[in-house]
Amino acid sequence: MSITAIRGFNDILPGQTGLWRQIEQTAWSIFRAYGFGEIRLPIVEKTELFLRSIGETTDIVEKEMYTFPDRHGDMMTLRPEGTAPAVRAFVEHKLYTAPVTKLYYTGPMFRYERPQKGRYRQFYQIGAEVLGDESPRADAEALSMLMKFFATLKVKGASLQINSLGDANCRPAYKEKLYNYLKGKAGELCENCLRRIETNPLRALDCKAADCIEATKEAPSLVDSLCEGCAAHFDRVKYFLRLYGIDPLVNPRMVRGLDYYTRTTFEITADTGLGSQNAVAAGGRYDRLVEELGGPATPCFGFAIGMERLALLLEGEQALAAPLTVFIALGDEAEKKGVELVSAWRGAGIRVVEEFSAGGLKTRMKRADRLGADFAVILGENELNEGVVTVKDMKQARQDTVAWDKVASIIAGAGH
RNA sequence: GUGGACGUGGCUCAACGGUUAGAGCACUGGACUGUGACUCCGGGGGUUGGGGGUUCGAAUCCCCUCGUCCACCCCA
Repeated sequence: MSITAIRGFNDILPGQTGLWRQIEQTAWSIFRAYGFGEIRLPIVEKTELFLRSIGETTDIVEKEMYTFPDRHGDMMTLRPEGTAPAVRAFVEHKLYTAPVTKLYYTGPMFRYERPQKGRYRQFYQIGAEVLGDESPRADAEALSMLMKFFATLKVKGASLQINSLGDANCRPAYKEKLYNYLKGKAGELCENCLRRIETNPLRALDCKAADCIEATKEAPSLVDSLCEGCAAHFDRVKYFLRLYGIDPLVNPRMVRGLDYYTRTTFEITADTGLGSQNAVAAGGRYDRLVEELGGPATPCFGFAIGMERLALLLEGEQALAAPLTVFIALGDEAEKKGVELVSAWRGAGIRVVEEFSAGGLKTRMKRADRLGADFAVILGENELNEGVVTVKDMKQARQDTVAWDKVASIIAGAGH
């Protein structure tokens, strides 16, 4: 067996990268229009960063990180997500001297999980973070930007759910309430949730086991237990979302898997095409993280989009590539002239590949077809003598004799 | 980490434990020496994922291993 890529690590082939590029460019141009600037972050960080930000008892940290000692024995981790590195950079470079900082980034993340449709060990995210804005309006604006991004790409069947997790004021009290409730229901919960009672009782709320759903039906609701400040914030988020034309669906049971979230959290799921890994974007507010990582108190809101999942939703909807022209020269003299002509046409912006193979015109036309040519441009002795080429429209099965200097404009104007 | 399905030419798939593992598509040569997509005829291409076992005989049955997919867990 020859060497293959590592399990869960994929090559993105040319047939795919067009769509990827289209997605990234759409994100970049929209995010820029909202005042975001790009940040490029390292792929490896000190393990400590993720332990402190994501939380030591989360699944990501407990069992999904690629962690290893470097040659000096320092512990390093392949980043499992982008927010922590972004915040680390924000603090390290004192970007907080600006009134508000808006960052976006793209790149690979790594989690050691069993691969599945839409889930890989190296996966790509487009992330965005608003650092230094406490206003519920920031939440709503970032969400509306995200919805606009999905709409621009014509993503179908994506729905937004939001929730509020409260803050240091109200969450501990709620947790306590929930803890006591769950203790009373212990007999009816699944094994996992029994463990969660102690580690992270909130997680029991979004357990999919039928018994647990039943057992937590009457559980105290998070949304109803928010303190005044959080409740007001949440109300304003919903208010502003409506101003942006978004009718948010509140899901009081949605819990996120990272410890740093406070107040608003959300998830965008696709109802078809992704199987069970159907969250295509998610995020929320993290008002304490910057402080926890050594910066000044800085309320933030951010999200990440899953590239592979989005690409799965968009497959087949790819924008058409620019038309491809295949150039076929017949004979030595034509070949010589062809070097000059092809170069000029490329300079004029059309995509041209030369078909160098030996063999009759028939064979070479066949190859042109197989290459996916929209046009075949033929230069033989007859054409050479008259200063023209034969331009064949492969899709329409029509051809014309065209002067050398008119080729580029005719092909560019055909607009396939 | 758990459970299930599946690994056969480049691709999609056939082949009851029994000749030399086949077909379609793709590739290649020709019919057709300046016109692809249609047609006809020929050609190349396989350690049946890998290793072990059972058997006179294994793609087929058993074990191990690797991989893919799906689901759980969890997440983007």
